[in-house]
Amino acid sequence: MPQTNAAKRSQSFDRTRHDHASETAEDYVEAIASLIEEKGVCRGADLAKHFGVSHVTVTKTVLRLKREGLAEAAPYRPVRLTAKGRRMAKAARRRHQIVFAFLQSLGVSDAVAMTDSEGIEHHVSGETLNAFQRYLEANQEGTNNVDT
Amino acid sequence: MPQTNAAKRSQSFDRTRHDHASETAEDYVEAIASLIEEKGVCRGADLAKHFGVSHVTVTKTVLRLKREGLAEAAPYRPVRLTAKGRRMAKAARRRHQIVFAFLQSLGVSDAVAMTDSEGIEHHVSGETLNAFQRYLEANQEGTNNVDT
DNA sequence: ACATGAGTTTAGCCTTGGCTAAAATCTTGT
DNA sequence: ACAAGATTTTAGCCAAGGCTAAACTCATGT
Repeated sequence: MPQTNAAKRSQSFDRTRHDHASETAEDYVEAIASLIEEKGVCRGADLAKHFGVSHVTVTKTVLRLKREGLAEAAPYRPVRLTAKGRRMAKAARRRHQIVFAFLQSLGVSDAVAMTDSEGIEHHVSGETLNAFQRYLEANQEGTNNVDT
Repeated sequence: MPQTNAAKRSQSFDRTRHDHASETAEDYVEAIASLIEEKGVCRGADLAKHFGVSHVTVTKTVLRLKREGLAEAAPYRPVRLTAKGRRMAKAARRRHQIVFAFLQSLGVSDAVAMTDSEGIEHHVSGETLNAFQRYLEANQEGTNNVDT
């Protein structure tokens, strides 16, 4: 047999769709890890507040994370991450922090660096991330500003 | 009356959803402008090839662009941009070029700078874009490399 | 002129990610 | 122990952006 329908679908699926979906997954695992760190546990309601989204949306997304083996949660229980989820969260956070620090060091204000780094982090390849790090290392003479 | 259902919907709609939709719109108008520039006209099939997507998907997206007043096209005819569409395309291209040049000047390879700039361009605020430009201006002494 | 092939549109289905309303399940205070 | 209140899940709807298959229109060559 050549290919099941599902296989064909998931092949085409490998486009923007998939990219977008994995961005969401990264954002979620990152947020879940943060919340667990901060408050001990991560509840659906916390995620809803964090993303400014309804709890229903959270439930559905967490379901998908579970399906993908990133999160686990018994019904009506807080959300936890699997090992895979923790790995992803760690990687996402690292990327996020590098991008954020990089923007800051370019002179972008904290607030904007925060926002932009969240959008940008999903689109920087390893090579670009390395370039950012190189720049950071080359420019870490204290708090560097144009007018210092 | 407090709010129509449509209004309430479009309010929530103002989330990732909307952001994502306008990214697509920007990518499309940018591509349409390029294709028209290169080949004189932009056909649905060209867009399909450009985005690696089926022509059907293109038809639907172009429909949305028409609905939003960005593109116009008589049935079975090539796609053109409205004034609004051209404005958007121009702005998108400018951002794209700045991001691309910026990544290059950081030492990122052309191929990767190309890919990454496409993802990043939609997430850089004006402030960050300015920071990129500042860096470019400060570093435009010929082909600048770490070891030059 | 018109058949054939290329290019478009329509119909219909899928997933993600939004939402609201209603049902179900904790949790807590008395 | 249990009713109230808070949280979560289910049901059901919507739009965007994917797809395939089938219908339709256009352009061309003979």
